[in-house]
Amino acid sequence: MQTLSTEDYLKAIYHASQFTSSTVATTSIANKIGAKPSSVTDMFKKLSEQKLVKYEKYQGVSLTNEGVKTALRIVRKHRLWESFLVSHLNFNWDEVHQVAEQLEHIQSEKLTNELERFLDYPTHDPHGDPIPNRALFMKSYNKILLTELPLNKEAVCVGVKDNSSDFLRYLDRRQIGIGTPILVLHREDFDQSLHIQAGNSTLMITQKTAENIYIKP
Amino acid sequence: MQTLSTEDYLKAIYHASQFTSSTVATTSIANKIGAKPSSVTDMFKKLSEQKLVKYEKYQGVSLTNEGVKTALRIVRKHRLWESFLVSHLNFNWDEVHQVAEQLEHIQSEKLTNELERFLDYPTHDPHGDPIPNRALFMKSYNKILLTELPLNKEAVCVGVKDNSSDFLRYLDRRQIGIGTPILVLHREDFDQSLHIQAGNSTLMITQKTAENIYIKP
DNA sequence: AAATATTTTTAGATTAGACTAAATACTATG
DNA sequence: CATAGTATTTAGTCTAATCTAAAAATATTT
Repeated sequence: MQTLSTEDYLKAIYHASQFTSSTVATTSIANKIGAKPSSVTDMFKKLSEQKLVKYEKYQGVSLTNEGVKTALRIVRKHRLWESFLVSHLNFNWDEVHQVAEQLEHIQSEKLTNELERFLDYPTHDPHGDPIPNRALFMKSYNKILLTELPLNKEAVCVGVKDNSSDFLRYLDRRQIGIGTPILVLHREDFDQSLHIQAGNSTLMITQKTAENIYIKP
Repeated sequence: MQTLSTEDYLKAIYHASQFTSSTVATTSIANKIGAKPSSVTDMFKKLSEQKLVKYEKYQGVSLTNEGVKTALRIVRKHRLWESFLVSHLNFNWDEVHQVAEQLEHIQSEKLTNELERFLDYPTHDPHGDPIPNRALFMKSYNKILLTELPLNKEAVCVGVKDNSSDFLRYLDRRQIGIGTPILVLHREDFDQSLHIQAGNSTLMITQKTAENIYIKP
């Protein structure tokens, strides 16, 4: 049986894999999990014995097929729960992560599948991230960062890269959310800040903000 | 912070306390939890240090006020989740226990309170057990066992004592559930078996069955 | 009330997951 | 390409929760 901890590691490795084509480094997982590198090494060995990761000393890890499946099962639960919290329990999108971190470990296939049905088979969570279906398949938009959007081209916000409460609440204050139409009116060459139209209001956002917003043209 | 395990012990002690006015014995908790008595002794000491139980060597334990509160918080979550599983996720009343055992450990006051609101402040779970409200107060019916019901007195099933899947599915087959009207037509002196009217059908039930059904006259 | 049976506790060991400190292997620079 | 710097692993501890086996206390029976 999976312990809570092995699940956390698998999920961390899965997410870290998204950003690199090669193997995932010990330290990068240590930082994500909030553990020391030596603890991570221990866990890599253990996951390797369980054939959930491929691990060679000093060479980092990569998930096996079985490891990917296990990670996706957790991601599926995490995102379904986040959706539930927002759609039915009055949670804001910046409050759901910590609770979903707990709920994602609940073991019951029936629960997961019934929750999915109850939510009417959502394809994306409150942050715009895709939800794996029962077969663990998910389709993501071909989204791009707001920094890539040409001037005066219509687009819609479909996700965020930074999921921190601070950033999400900042977007709330700016009235930017999933589904908000966005148009870049002007790009300032000096500091790459953007003058945009978001919904009905026009406002200025920094480059740092823009590179954490996903849009679909 | 409470570990998963201390919560399980507190809940077990709470439930065991319901059936006795004196202290709860080491072995009785060992049996409930599925642990050896020596492990239980260790945990009693630990809970005692945390002032959640009163413990004297060889004298068993009793919950302190703080211990009762902690236990009730868990019971509250357990019963709310059971209600949710049955009312919205198509779980049958015999399937909910195992999943609720996991869900009851999720830590988030907001989650619990919003779930309660979403369910419209239920007072009883699918087995007829009372759900503590936000202030941890609960009101139980003055229910009695079906064995106590006089002949030809109208009553309604309001709960079950045995929560096992086997018993609950047996009741399903007999079409007895919470809310079912019940009338005792005849009590067999020989083996105390009952001839009853349950809803529209008349049927025979054993004494063992009758002493696991709570009714309200 | 003594002897026996049962319950409970103690002592010492085990496991999973984490840690620190030291050793070893990679990587990048001069 | 040697060496300094960084990343990773190893070795040895620690803690929480469990266990077994043996000892001690309580309860029951004769």
